[in-house]
Amino acid sequence: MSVSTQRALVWFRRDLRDYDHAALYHALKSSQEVYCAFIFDTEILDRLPDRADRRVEFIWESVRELKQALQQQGADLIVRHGAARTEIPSLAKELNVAAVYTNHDYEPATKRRDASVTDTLTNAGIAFHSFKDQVIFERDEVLTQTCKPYGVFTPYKNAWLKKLNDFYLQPYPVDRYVKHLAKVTTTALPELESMGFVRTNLGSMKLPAGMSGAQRLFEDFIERMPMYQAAREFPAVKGPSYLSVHLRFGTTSIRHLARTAWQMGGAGAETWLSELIWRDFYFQVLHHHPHIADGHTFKAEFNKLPFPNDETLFQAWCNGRTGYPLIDAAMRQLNQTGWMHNRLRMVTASFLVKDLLIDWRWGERYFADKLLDFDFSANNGGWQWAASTGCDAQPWFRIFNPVTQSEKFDAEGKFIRKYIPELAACNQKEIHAPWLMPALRQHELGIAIGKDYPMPVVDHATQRAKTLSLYKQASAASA
DNA sequence: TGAAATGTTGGGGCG
DNA sequence: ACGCCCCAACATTTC
Repeated sequence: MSVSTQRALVWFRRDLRDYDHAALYHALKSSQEVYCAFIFDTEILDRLPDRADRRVEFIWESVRELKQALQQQGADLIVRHGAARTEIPSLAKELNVAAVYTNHDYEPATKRRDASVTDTLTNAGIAFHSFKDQVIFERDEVLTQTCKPYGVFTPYKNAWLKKLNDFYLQPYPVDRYVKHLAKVTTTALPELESMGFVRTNLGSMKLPAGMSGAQRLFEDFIERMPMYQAAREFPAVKGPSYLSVHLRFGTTSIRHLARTAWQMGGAGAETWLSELIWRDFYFQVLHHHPHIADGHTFKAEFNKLPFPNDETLFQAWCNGRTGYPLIDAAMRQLNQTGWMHNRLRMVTASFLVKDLLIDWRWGERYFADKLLDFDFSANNGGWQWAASTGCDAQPWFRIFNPVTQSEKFDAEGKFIRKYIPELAACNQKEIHAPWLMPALRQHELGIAIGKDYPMPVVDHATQRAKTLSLYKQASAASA
């Protein structure tokens, strides 16, 4: 096929934007006619537990915006509902393209799917090109001096920053070759309902979707960037960027975000950049240790800790009814909004594992189901960090005190009151451990602990001792 | 990207 | 004045 007639297909996945896009850029640059496609993959969607899924809705809205953006340029986004494994090869054949372009995905299950698609395409004489897009550095790009992958964050971060230069932050100039977009109109976007999903009722907590949503959030965050370091620890404060879900679905560009922070400088921007580096770090950990995707701990000695795994306690944690206000407020935030403040992810994870003595994998799964910004690498990394089973994890004897954390990070109880209205009348001393209120005081406030709000389901000091002995045994057995 | 237990120090009350 | 106790405040170690 001659260059002048060469056609290509860009397969969008977690990169739902039309600018600074590696695969789109490379396809446009080396082909004359570029088609764009997104597949609502039934191999993923059919396994989702709930037909009202915020992530599917977020993706759907973002896909709709991407389709509109391409239409404004005279092109279109082909959207299908089916198994991507077969849809992409058949679409490639229908369109008679010479190559399919996409961006790397680092999750083992997705890599297997992509390998299968590659095989099918190769057999049909169609090339498959994949690019780094969702991270700054991937796989083997940041290694120690002895060419080994880093297992500890701080030295990784130092090496990452040392390697960073303008080249890695450059946007892909999609505009330059935009005339190579295929001028077509395709079928309408399938409705959510036709794919078996129903709209969720996100109400006022709804995060704006799509490229425009990401842009609005980032513009707002840039103003707050200087305060990020101080503000990010407190769940009642508007400190975070709220961009995690947009990074997850690529409705913003990591290069754009990192470049802005890098150029801005200052303590706030540096701290935030560090969070972006954590993201690269965990992608890289998964690449070098794919066995963690099979439920294995990074540290082998803790792979089979004998957790009692009490189902009732697990339900109390899931439903925000443990009797520890900060834990419950955090879990209710997750359940109601699909997002949880990062500090609270650490605190609730520590509580599940080290106060309730439940396998961290149960919590990992629950977060995977509930978090709008769920990403396997970061979620697994975070859980193994909290459970002390991961690389660069906290030491196993480090256990958060749910009351102390509450007093430190929600001193006024503002966040707790937002999600636990039944405790709203408590003063800021009482609200962190309301079961300590004398009966008379409870009566005065009209709150009966144990009735209107649960008594603590466990005693922290007791559970802490149990956890220490559990880990101590496993630790000693391996020594 | 802790918390709890234990150790040390120093000021004040008191006999 | 002095020793003693108490305990807060801080430091260290232990988990």
